Amino acid sequence: MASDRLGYLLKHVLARLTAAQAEALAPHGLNGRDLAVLSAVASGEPLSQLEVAARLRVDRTSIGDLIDGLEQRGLVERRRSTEDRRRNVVVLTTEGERTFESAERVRQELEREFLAPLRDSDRFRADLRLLLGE
Amino acid sequence: MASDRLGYLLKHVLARLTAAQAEALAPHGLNGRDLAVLSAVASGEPLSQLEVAARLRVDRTSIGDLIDGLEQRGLVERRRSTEDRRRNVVVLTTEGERTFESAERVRQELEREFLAPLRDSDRFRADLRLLLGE
DNA sequence: GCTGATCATCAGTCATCCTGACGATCAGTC
DNA sequence: GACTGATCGTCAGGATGACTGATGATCAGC
Repeated sequence: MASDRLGYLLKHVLARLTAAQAEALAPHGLNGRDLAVLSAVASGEPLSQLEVAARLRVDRTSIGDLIDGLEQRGLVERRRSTEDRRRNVVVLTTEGERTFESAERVRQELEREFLAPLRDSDRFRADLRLLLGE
Repeated sequence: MASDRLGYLLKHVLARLTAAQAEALAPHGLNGRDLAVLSAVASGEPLSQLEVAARLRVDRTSIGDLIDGLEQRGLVERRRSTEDRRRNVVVLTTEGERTFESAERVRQELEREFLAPLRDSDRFRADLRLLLGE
């Protein structure tokens, strides 16, 4: 029922997911955005703030606030890059690594459950990626 | 590339759609939300503000502002219900009807184009509805 | 007529996103 | 070596959307 408008559907599916994620990640003191930042920082070589922002397609000013929060909770550290002293290299603390790994498992399980009503959840994901032009 | 997080994908697909809709509907002086309200009002029997809000799953206070905007542009009218004088019945003006019908065609064409990269866009829509539990 | 519920509205909060400006720093050029 | 333009991180501020709580008007049931 309700509406078959694409915007309506996407918006409320996203809202559902966001709420479910917030609840599932609350014990870790994170939300979905925080976890996304941790994930970007955790994956491989050290990144500057701008690089993190680019990976997550987040605004350059927003990423600063996000990292602020994570730094205050002791999950990441900013380090001035020695090669280019304009850049803040963001790295996980050991506490951040632990939190990330456990929260990441929660996220994966939650997404699996969230997509459970679908016959082919991989295809759904692939569709979303197609719509992003990736 | 980028991220395969569900939240990321949904959020940015929605952002793309919202931007495309805003651009396509700009000549009509509407955005996607306005059009959704017009659509709810246009479909059948007269609705109170709360009923419109419920259909669109929009907050009760937000719908008031939305209708304010549409009323100022002369697209809808509030009428105090005669049966229940607490309720504001919202109806389209003739101008509103014209705008709605033409904007609605734009939206449908835009959604068709937007989903064109997919092999089976109906299935994608159905998936979204499934995830909303409808 | 009284009580509790409902509708619309208002004020205010909160989170997200974005713009524009700034100082610090870098790279390239003369 | 000094100058120019670009880049990185930061800050202040604005715009938007979502929500809470309170209020007045109105209704329904007793």
